[in-house]
Amino acid sequence: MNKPGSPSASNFIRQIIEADLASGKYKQVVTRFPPEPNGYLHLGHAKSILLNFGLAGDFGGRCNLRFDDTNPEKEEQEYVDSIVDSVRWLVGGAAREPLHASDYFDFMYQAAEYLVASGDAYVDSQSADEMRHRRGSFSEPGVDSPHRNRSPEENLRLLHEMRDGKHADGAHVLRAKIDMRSPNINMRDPVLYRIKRAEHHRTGGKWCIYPMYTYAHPIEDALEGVSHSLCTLEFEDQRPFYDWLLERLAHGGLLARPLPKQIEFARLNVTYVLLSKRNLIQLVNEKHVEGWDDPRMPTLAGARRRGYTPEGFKRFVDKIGVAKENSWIPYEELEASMREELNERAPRRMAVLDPIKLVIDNYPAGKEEHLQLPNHPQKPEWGKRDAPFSGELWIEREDYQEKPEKGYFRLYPGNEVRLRFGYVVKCTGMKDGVVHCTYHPDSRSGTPGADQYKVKGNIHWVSARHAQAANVRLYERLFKVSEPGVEHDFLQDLNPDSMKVVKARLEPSLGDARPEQHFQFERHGYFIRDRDGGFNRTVTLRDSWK
RNA sequence: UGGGGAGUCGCCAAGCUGGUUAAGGCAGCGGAUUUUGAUUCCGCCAUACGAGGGUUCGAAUCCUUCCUCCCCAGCCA
Repeated sequence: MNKPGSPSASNFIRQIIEADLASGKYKQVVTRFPPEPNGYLHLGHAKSILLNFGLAGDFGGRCNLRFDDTNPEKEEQEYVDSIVDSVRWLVGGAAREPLHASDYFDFMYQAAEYLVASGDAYVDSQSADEMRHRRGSFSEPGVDSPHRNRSPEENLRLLHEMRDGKHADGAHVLRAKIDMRSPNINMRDPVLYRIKRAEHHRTGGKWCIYPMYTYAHPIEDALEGVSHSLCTLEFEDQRPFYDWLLERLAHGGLLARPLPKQIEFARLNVTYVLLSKRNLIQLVNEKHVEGWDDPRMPTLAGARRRGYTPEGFKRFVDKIGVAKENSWIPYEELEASMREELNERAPRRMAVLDPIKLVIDNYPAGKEEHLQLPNHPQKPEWGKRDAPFSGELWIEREDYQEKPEKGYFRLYPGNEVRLRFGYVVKCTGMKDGVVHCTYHPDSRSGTPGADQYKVKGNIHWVSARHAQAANVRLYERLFKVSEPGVEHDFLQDLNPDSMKVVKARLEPSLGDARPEQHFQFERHGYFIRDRDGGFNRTVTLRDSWK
């Protein structure tokens, strides 16, 4: 509860909740994550999801995953399914059955009739253009619609006709009757319902009028017993209407108190990451990537295949905190969070990505040994695995230098280095593309006397005869753009070599790896086994020798 | 331009019911341990809180003027 810079630490939302609980305003904390199913969830959503579910969990409440499906033209079932997947992946058991705003359409319509009857709403028949003109501007107050004073009876009749499909799309809208001269433009009689003949992915053709977000959202929250409705900063101006609506409906007995409270916080911005839906769709449609879950995509589905973990995201979100300041978090911060988490959970394995052969000239021909290597040097309880060793090994090409540069302490003629967890070898040079060396038979790790050999270099290896080959994908950030927040010409900024596939040599024990299992391939970083059997790199190790 | 928000160390972010030397994290720097040049560990890292006035014994915290940035004029969410 006191981790610095985290939602668990002091933040303004938590303080509001604590105060509300203490004052008895709410007896239970209920939050919600309300995406519109019009696209895939991406990195930016992680903060909101984890915040909403996290807060609810911390206070013993619940968080609803609710689809804000009030605009059928943009929404699809495919997106619903994918969003459910991603949320479940991220929050696990905390995710219950998803809810849908469309399930409340009947209630919303009844509430609309109530507002018409009470004189708080009216049917306007101006064109969109006329409405815009009469709305005024930042400096000019708005002007009342000529239809603003229709009688409740006429409004009710018109509303019924709208619902019954007697009018063309755009012919009328239902508006709240508030104040056309309000300094807050959102209070200048906002539209509540519009006529829109569109097939809804859940209600089909039942409705030809659909509620606006502005009108629907507060009702959804109230109906679900939400206590704290967290949203991003751009909705701050909407809060007065949120309260206006709820207060009226509660007064009419349609909604129960306590009413939900809207609280705004700053959305997550990650530097150089492309999150524009339009551009992401372009990447997919133009086949620059395999699909929405391509590991290079900034979607949650992509992050998952990339090997990012829910726990890593939690760390990240905890680190960045919650406030109202527009901020840009360096992408490296996200990677660092993943690295921290993976460092603790990923077993170590050896792999050679860019192989070059190393022959131990004095190693008995045909001999082979089986070394027991720790799965994690700092966690002996994780046990050991078997690694075959022989006189012909694969080592990393960069682990040998004919003429060592300053500070290089791996293989070069005359130098000694330890084959990790194996023997100390002395390099004798390279012949025909093969590095040669001799070994000290009494230097094997773990044997008495092995300590007498003091070497600075320590390289990893894989027995050539036993190694398995597998595709290992090394990704760049395809979605990296030239400047934070700049998305135009984004294709030019993308790296065409964003994915490099190498035929790596892996130690045999990796053959048993299951999909989605994580490993650290020593200095190459952290990898996740992909569904096709290959491995995807998630993040590299922090390497300070470069 | 009217309204709504925000400005604390390179990046985040506590503190803002005024009172010892302005939390913490990330990054950075220095050092120790280390069979991953990783990890871990220790130390350093804002006389300064957008700027100027003012109130006060005392202000990042109160008042005031100003500056900068973000959001709002969809029958999108």
